[in-house]
Amino acid sequence: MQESETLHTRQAHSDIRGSGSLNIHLKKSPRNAESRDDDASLSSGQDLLARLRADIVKHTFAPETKLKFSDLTERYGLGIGTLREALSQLVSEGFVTLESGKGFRVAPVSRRDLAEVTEHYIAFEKRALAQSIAAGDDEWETRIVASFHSLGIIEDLSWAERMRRHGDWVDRHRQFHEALVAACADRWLLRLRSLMFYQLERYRFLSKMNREKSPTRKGTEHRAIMEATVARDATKAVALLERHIRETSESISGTLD
Amino acid sequence: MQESETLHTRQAHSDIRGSGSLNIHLKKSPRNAESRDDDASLSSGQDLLARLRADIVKHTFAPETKLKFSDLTERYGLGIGTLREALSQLVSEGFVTLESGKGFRVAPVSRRDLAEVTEHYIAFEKRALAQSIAAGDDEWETRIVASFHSLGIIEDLSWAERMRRHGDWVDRHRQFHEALVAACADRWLLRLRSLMFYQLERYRFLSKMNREKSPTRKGTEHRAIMEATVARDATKAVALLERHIRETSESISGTLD
DNA sequence: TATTATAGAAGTTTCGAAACTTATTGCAAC
DNA sequence: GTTGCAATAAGTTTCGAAACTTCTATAATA
Repeated sequence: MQESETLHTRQAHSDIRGSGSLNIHLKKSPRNAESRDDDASLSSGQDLLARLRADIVKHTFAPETKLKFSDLTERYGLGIGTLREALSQLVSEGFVTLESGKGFRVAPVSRRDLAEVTEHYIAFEKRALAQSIAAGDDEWETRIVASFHSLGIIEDLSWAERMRRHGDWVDRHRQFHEALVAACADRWLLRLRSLMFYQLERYRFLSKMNREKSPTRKGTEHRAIMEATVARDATKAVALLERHIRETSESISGTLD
Repeated sequence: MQESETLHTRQAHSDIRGSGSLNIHLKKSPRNAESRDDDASLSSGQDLLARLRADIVKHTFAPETKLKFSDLTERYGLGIGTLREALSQLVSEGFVTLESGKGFRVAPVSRRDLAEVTEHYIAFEKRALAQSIAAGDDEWETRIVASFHSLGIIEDLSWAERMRRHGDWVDRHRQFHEALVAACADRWLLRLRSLMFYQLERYRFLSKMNREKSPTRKGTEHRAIMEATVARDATKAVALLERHIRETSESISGTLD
């Protein structure tokens, strides 16, 4: 039923929840020489947050679904308190609603909400990308190329295969967009961007379930954005990015209501 | 020690946390005929969230302070689970950090963080105000005038009195700014604005503790913003607002580091 | 039939104790 | 002295049971 579960928890390291910055790691092994930057063994509670969010994004729980503790404790094998803690954070992030005495529900979706999220996301990502292009170093550039390639591997597959590995596509798609803006120095901008990204991701899934989008167009768009970015052509990159996001959202919007 | 606590919970209706909207007050009497539209009883946990946030904003807990459960349970008279739940939400809002195994701390402050928060807040509030001016009705206008007056009552006091009632000033200042943007239809914009507003509020307190700001200048600025707004002069109102916020932040910035 | 009252079920909220992790202290060996 | 290690203390994290609230179904009443 669930797809690529193990990957997920590790990758949800973006920083939507983090406060300070990107240090969220956990220790476990006293010192492990290699250590990328954030290698983290998160307390089971932090894991849960990522898992729950992923399950909402993936529409494992449909919008407006009641989130009963009896179900959740069984599904995740964790206690009520731990679950409440994670759900509370998702309330702040806008994925879950809480009505006193009546418990938690998955937040509703609507065409209007999608429109708002889209516009905010575009504004954030454009600025973050422009700043990133201005500040990025070689390593930043390299990671963009790498994550683009990783994403391309899946996008070049046949339709059936692509559907089968959709969970992987989602992860790599997120990584690609994160790589683009990674050199932006504005912490809050990255945080807000991340917030909106996850919101949009839920809508992206919704569209995937209804119909399949324009086939290989996306791959081409991603390539164009990547190329303009590593060429440091901020104006072009930003324009391409905006069109990319807006068109995707508009096609999703048609499937709503 | 705490000032105007009862007011607080009622006024924290902005919508930083909530999904739904603006319902937050307390219940007690079984049914009270009046009932505006959304009268909702908040579970003690929701209260706690507002109280904790207020205490962080007010620097009752200084930045980087460790938030020990032994202290908190005593101070608020609530169980550990309930506290964790509220703290988790504050992590999402950026007021608190969580390091696995080492517990919660009040998020740090810095000149750079202030600069980021300020710019984002300005961008949000400007757009929200412009939209609000375009869409606001008579009732909206009236509430602005009312909340300006309420705020002015405190701003016109002597220095000593103003300091004594600073807690009230904070509440009314928030209400005034909320009234300005109340007619904006973009839910997410209001939410993001609210997020940044509370962040800035913490810095405002910090400045209050160090030195007293320019005396009556603020009152004049608020009046000018109010007048331009009710005159539906969006361009002017937005420009005044921007200057008002930026100057305040800049003066605070000087007291940091 | 429609309405209200009541009992029971279902579900949520809160709490504190048990398990676990991190920090501190004391003590010995070098 | 200081380094290493163990023992203890302090603190965090997790869990499930008890208290409480909301919902549902049934019965009583007009």
